[in-house]
Amino acid sequence: MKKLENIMKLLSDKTRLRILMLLTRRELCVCQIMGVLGISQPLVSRNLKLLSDAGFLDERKEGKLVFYSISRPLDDLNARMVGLLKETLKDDSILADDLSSLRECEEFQKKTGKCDMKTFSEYMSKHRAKSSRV
Amino acid sequence: MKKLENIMKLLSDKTRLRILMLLTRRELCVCQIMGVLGISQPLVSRNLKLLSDAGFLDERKEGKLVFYSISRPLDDLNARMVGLLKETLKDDSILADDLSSLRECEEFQKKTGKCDMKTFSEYMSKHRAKSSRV
DNA sequence: CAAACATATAAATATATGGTTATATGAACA
DNA sequence: TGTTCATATAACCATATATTTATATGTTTG
Repeated sequence: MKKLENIMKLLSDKTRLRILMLLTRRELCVCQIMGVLGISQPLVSRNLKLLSDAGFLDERKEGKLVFYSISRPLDDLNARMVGLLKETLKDDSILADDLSSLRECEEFQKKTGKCDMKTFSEYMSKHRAKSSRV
Repeated sequence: MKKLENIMKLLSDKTRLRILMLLTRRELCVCQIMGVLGISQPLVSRNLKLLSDAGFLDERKEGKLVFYSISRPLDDLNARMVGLLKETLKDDSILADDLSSLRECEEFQKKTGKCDMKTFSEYMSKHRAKSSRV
């Protein structure tokens, strides 16, 4: 019972939902997530830790960067939850904007080859999809 | 997105989960729920209202009593959530105790014909299954 | 080794939430 | 009509949580 309560609480937060849904597309490092979602680095790290502690995420270090991805395999309950969330949010406008920001981010990286917090955040703050800025 | 957040938050509370799961068995009035779960009347009422506002419950008045039941039909998302919760909690010990308390409650009613807060609460406080008292 | 950078953690604050106690509403019934 | 009882709401308090700002850790590279 307590476990279920905790999972529901974990997934009742907008920031964590956005991060989790973003990661269902592909693995991302912290600086990419903060750039795409337009939120502070400590906030990203903290929520990644919470999701990770609950068994939703794996991490992989590559130099200074830490890449997070959805755990594979997810345990049964977590997998169901992710499925439900994905299905429920498939037409969500915030998520659509996040994904379009993600595409923008990928373009930028491809062109510049860069993946650093400062230039990335600055670039994305100008090019991020509208409703994500709320 | 906001709607999903709210549902997850709603269902991240032990009291509400217990009430909701109890009501999947049969409709119950407020005094029965407080007797079975061993929690205060205002707490029951408040959480019933929250569940009701989120579209999970229907209510029906019968004299002084108000009976609550799972809405039929539930909307798509809510139905999925209830299904997931039921499945996830099918072996939960707290829920098992609640159900055994519910049976006890039914016995008591059948014998006495009574359904009033005072005698019911008193009786149940002695006969309630162990772990529900935590 | 030191400077720069990515990420993590700590401290602090503001807000939200669960539960209790007290009170209001509204129906039954004397 | 006034009392009793079931339920609802309000006021209150204690705790938990999201986010920000400041700081620590640890890796790369000069």
